[in-house]
Amino acid sequence: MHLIRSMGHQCCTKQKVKRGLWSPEEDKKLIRYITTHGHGSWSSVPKLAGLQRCGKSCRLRWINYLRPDVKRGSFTAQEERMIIDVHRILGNRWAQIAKHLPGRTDNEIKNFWNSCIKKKLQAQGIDPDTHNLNSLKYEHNYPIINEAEVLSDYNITHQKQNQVFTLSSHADHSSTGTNTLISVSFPFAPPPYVSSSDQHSSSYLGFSTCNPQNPSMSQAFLDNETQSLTRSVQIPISASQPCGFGITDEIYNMWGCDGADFEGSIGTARHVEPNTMLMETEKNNGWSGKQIVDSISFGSSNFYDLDLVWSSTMSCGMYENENLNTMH
DNA sequence: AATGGCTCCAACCGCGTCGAC
DNA sequence: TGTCGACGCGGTTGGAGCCAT
Repeated sequence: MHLIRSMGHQCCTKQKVKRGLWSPEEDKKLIRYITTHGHGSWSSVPKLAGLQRCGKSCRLRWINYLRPDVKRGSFTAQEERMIIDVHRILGNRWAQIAKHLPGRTDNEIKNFWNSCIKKKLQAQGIDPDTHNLNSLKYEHNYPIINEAEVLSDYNITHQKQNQVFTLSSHADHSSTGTNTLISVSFPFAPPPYVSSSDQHSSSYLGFSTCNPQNPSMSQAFLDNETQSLTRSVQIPISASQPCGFGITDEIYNMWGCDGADFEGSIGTARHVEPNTMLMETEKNNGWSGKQIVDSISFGSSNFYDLDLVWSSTMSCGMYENENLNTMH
């Protein structure tokens, strides 16, 4: 039944290899060998395990099927939601997506996407590649806080890839010491697996300020009608206490941004160590400085969801003193 | 019961990346 | 610096199984 060919992968051109479905006997041989010796170099596994397969085939069989921690069975609704959310950000990077679903393989997720999720999204009028609605009504429903310039900027840029989010700041450099309102607005609802308390926490959205000790000044609003989320925080501007907001290093890396992208912003934050951020603010206007602040717990279950809330279709811009400075 | 179309998913293929030399 | 082999990833294929006719 199985074909035996003398051609195939580079790693097995010197031997006759079996292709096609694996028999239970072959599975047993591979399991026995790897559980005893580990896989080591995959190219040497077939010979040492007594299999007429190429190393590549052995690796694939182990990773996608025989590995003891592989999760079998149907995807749950939560897993499905997770896949959609991560795919919105990462696109067809199945291996990266699989890291968010313990026990699931990239191949399994890819198959599930192509056979099931893709069709569901299309049935809902959503382009599975871009996650945009096929109609343009989305553009008119944009729930940004205010200011025509920002809305205009958003409308121009929100379709661009590699943009992260929209920020607006009512910073007034001439009045240091007064409170500054920073808002982050997301034109979609938080994922269902983010608890309502997390939505209001200072760490949610990967958004940090230098004034986290005053959470009472921080608020989040979920507009049920537009399904948008706005998070606001008031922080003092002063020369002695740098103010700012930030996005995490992970987000920087994910979108290929660096600090230069945020020139003109009132501040940025970088993840420098686990659980810390380095806040960096402009070196002018009397409030420049750097400060290590407590931040988000990378890797914790709460923060695990962070990168899922960013949308690839949102713009990344802010303005100060009514002067629009975009960050892209 | 036979058959043809369709779906799903395990496995394959080609390519890019990385490290060793 | 260039070459080679191993590995990992994403796209694609092909066959088993299901369903309608």
